[in-house]
Amino acid sequence: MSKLRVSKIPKEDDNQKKISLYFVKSGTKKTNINLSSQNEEAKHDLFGQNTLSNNRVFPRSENSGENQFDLTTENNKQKSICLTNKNSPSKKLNANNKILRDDHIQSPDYVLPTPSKTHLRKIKKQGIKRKFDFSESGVINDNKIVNNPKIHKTCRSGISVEPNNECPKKDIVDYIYTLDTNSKRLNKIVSNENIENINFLTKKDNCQNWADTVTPCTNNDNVNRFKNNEHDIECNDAAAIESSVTSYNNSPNKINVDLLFNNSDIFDNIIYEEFEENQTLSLESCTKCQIVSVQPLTSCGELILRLKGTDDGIVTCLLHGAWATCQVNVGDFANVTAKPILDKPGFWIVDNNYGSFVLNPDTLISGTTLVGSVFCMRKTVLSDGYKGLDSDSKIMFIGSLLHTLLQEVLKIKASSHKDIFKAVEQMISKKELLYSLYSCAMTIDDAKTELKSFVPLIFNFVQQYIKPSKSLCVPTKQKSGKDEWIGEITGIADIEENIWAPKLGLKGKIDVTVHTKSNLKKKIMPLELKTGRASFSTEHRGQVILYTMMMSEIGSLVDSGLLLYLREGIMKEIMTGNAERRDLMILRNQLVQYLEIIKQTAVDDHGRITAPTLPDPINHRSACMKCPYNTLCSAALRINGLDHLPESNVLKTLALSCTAHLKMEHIQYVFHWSGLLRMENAESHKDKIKVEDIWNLSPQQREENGNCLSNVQLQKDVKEVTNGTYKHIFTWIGAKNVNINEGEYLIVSCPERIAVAAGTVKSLSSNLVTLYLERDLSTHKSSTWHLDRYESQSLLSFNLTNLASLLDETDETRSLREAIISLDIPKFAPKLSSKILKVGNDLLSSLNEGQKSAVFQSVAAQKYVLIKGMPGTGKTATVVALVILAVRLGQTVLITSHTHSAVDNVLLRLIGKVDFLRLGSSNRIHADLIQYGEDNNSCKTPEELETFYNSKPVVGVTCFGSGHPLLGRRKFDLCLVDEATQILQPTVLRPLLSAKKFILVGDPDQLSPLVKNSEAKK
DNA sequence: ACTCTGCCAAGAGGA
Repeated sequence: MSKLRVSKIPKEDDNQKKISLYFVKSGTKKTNINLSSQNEEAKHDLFGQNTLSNNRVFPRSENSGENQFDLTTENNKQKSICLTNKNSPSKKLNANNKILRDDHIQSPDYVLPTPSKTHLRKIKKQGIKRKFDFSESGVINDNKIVNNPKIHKTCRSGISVEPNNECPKKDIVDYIYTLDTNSKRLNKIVSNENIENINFLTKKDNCQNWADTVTPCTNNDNVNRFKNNEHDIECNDAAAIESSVTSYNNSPNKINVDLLFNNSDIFDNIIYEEFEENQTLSLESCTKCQIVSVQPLTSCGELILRLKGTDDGIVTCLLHGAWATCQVNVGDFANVTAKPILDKPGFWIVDNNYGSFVLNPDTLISGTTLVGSVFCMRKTVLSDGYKGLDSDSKIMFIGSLLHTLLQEVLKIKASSHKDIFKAVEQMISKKELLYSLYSCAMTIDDAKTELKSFVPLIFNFVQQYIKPSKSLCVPTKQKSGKDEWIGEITGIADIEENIWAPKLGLKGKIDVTVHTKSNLKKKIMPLELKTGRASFSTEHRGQVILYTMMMSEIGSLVDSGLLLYLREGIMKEIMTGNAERRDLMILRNQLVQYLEIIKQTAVDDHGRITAPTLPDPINHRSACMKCPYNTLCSAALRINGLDHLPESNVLKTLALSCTAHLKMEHIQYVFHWSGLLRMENAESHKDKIKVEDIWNLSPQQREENGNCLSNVQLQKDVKEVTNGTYKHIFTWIGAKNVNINEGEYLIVSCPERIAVAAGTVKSLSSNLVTLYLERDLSTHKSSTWHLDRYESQSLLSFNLTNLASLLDETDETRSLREAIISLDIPKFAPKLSSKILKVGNDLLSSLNEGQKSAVFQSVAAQKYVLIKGMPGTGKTATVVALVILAVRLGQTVLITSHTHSAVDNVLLRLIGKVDFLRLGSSNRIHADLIQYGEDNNSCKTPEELETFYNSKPVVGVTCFGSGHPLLGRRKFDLCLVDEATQILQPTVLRPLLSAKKFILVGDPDQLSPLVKNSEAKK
């Protein structure tokens, strides 16, 4: 993480009466900032710490107070203590301030706004770029800084750091402000582009801890001003700054929590009122609590929570500093670590420096998900539900190939060019690869070329870090080398290690876990590989930090991780400090709330389902234009929020152009169905297996619930059956009430650690279960294991994604929208070709009149037909005849249905009549059809696979199985949906999108889809 | 009133 500090540099020339405030990455060697590292007192005096995460933690809201999920409005008033609230604590404290140093260096109680993007653009036009390197340009001259464009883009703020950490060598100013006391204006000189909100940082001095020195605040007025593109902040505020600076000089710099407690009337009241609470509950170590009440402390924007532990003890906990921005609802659960407030038993505090507050920890957020929300939380929330809208891109596939390659090289300890090439060849020849290659339309040679270009880079990496033998080690990268990690990777502890950390509410997979040696210190740390440009972005750094946090949770303390950019051959050590952990956790807490909100479907007074509440959009033209979620995002915006967007936001116009092809009814359809699906999902979730049981209940309890095989033993011989799949056999003694079926997905845990691996049940007998896991557990120390059933919710996201893709702008989706949403009346060709009778005479003769007419209608239909039939009217016979006829007419047919058996039913009657392919896992499909499955091919190249796929005029697959890549690449003339009445509309969309025409066959009086939620049922 | 099925994941990269 970058080190960001805020400081004030006084002008040498007092006549100018200017004070510059700037953010700087720590550790500079230049005089001004040198104080920070050399003089402890001056350090405390000079620098505050910026917790920039705040600008995202609560998106500003214009309609103040109306949005219940936006705490900023509520808290802003409490927080703009420096400038707007004359009775603010900071002012009180300033009254007693004193001068710490007798030179110009003063610690002002100041505000620091962050600039808008528009403003940044202006600045850029003026020729000042956003990043400056003090170690190279080194000079601040009259508030001008020599630009150093060489510096790579770094630290897109968002995460701050603990100053006590080891400093990175470069010092990069993020933004600088000048307070011109004459003109009473706060002039921005240079700024970081990321922040849209304005943070006020109040510096409180003489605190014991760095993190306590700064409380970030936001202020709506100024936010609005920035939105209006005002170049500088008007300073009635400046007067306040000035006065606070002055008063600061005459006051003792004492502000800490104790003082707050003693000085705040409001808090006093609360203290007395609650003093008799149960004090047995200790928050000293991470404790799961339920929130009983939430009370904002209005004078300084802190939150007072009453927490109930599992043993019913109730305590009071103060969320101080950056934590106070967390949105907390009564009834929420949280994992709290806090420090006791001295002399006040039963009172605890979580502040910037100590403690942690993990909201709804049972929702595990993956590392990448969390880190993705740094850039755009709206997209993260959308993609959590509507998964896979951005899948199968070539670049991403190459990226994951490269990951596998490096992991393989490390695993087999390849160190020569030759060995690495061999690893490439081996990887390429794996059959599993064919399917992925096919799905993104690449050839083996394409992949090989991409991989081979990385071979020298991997070689260099291995030489430099794994085998640093002196003779071979060529210091090729002297220039960029100064920031790079110097050390040696002495061993590989694990690859693709899976971690669930319920205490932190996080999960993730670590690329490589490495043993390292650096400066004679041995460490274990995560290594995160990136194959793109070496951005050292907040996201990437954050990811590494999250992994260190998770690793610390499951084992030995890990305080740093490695971030490797293979393409540019740079690897740096990313240090983890309290502030990063805190800011990431605050971000997680916010994300978790949004994810919780979107799960619940709101119904308005008229019984209509309302659009989901999403985080505010960002304002970034190029990113939003390229975003795979922009149509969905814009569609949601059109229903809710477009009017509230500031004029300067690109989405104001982009949202309209992204959705220009859509009618309002289309958008409403999508969100209406989304709401229904979520409703239904919430309902059915009640009797589903809860993942959190794995960490909340004991193995015995889980076993009693029938969802776990506890204390089973792993047999020694673990075999790799296919690439990356390992066959494990677990046994147990005595009878177990096993509730597990073949093909089910199980989570494998050991007593020390949950979710070590996962995989499907291959076979099962009375005291033995065979699992195909994605990793080899034979090297693991543990002797007993717990196997837990797991129900994924990919069903919901499958449906949601289908809905979302309906909004795309393609011919297929347009036609589908017209048919399904606008309910266009089906059109038929006026005349049928006589060819039909010629080729289909034998078929038709076996049908009765009704069936015949159904077939004719179907052939004549241009877009779609619905065939209804009571049981016994021969629907299947009609369908079969229709399929054969279509094939004879040279058409391709996709046959789909809700269940495997329904699909098989049709296909069984086609055996010997037409050639077909049955997609789906072989243990689910009918035994007689297995030979028509796709495993039954001998393709060696993706081209062959494509030819194989395309050679089949008929393909059968269930609706949920239609995520298969074939459906993405092939386009059928006809899609036949049997037993269509069983299927929910969103589910059937996917197969329909792969066909020009569709025919729904069903019995409307038959079973309708099972809907549990009574509300959604209608 | 009747019914009971599908799904592996976290991350691959890019502003």
